[in-house]
Amino acid sequence: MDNMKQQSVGRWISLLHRYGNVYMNEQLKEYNLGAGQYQFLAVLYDNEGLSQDEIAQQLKMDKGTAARAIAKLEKEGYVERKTFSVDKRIKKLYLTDKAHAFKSTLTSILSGWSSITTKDLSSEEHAFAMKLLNKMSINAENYLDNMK
Amino acid sequence: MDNMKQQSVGRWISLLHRYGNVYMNEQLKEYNLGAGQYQFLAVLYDNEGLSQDEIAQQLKMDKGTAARAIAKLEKEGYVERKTFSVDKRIKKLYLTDKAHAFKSTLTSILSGWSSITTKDLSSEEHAFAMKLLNKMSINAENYLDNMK
DNA sequence: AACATTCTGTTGTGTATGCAACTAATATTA
DNA sequence: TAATATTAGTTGCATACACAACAGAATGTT
Repeated sequence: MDNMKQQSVGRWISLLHRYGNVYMNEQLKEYNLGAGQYQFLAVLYDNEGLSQDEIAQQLKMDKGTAARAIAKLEKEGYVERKTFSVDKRIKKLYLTDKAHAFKSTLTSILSGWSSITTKDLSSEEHAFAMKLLNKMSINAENYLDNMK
Repeated sequence: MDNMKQQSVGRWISLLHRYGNVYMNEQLKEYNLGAGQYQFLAVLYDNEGLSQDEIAQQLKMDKGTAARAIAKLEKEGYVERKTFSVDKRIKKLYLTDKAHAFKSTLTSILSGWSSITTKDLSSEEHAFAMKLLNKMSINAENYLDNMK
């Protein structure tokens, strides 16, 4: 019975993550973006004006990773970093016109992958899957956050 | 309504993958292994004697990644690569005593993470989550495999 | 006010990974 | 059988990421 069955969870998560990245890289290539940037852009679409730290926290990513992802987004002309005199440490992030124009494209790309992976799930199954993944993420977060 | 909601799926998968790696790295550190190797070991526990290519295919990983992961497992004394005269290209993989002794430890570590992430799921929910993740993985595989 | 602490961001380093080019070995085919 | 194609594995290169050390700015403490 100890034939590594619980391995499966991690295996599927790993596969979905890796294949998702391959898909995103392919789709984003023509926009000079990669799988490492779109999540930051997605957060900004909902919350323009956040700082790098705030975005990193929302995504539960390392702030160094955020720094580099956002540098790339800036270099490619999707975001601008503005420092205000109130607190010169903070760089607030704003979307450019290019980013706004790109929003619907990103939305389609993301729902494309979502449709692919949940192709044969009923809408109840789909909703339930989301709920469970959400729970699992929260559990993972809580566990690791409590470690620190 | 287009507030990037379908983003969530990818976000949770990404988070579970990243946090899972952090957990695995931490747990495996004292065994001189990292998150990049244990999956290969797990496959071998069920199927000793596979070639690198066969393992890579089972895990849907790049053969280059497999080559490096297995080189590390060999270096740390968990596997041996043997070439037979039948086909000198193929390196069949065998577990060492050290690897066999490590099996139950890996099993506990893996079920540890599983318990953490599915902490508050009922066993029905847990089973259902597995089923859905499995379906999603298969869909992802089919999609990308058909691309090539 | 002076010093310590905390906070935001940057950067170096190491690992995990995919892709592509390459080598050596085997298989196919003209 | 010689020429060509396929296969298994290796390695260079690029990206995504975590962690840790660091710098400058802001806050708190005494």
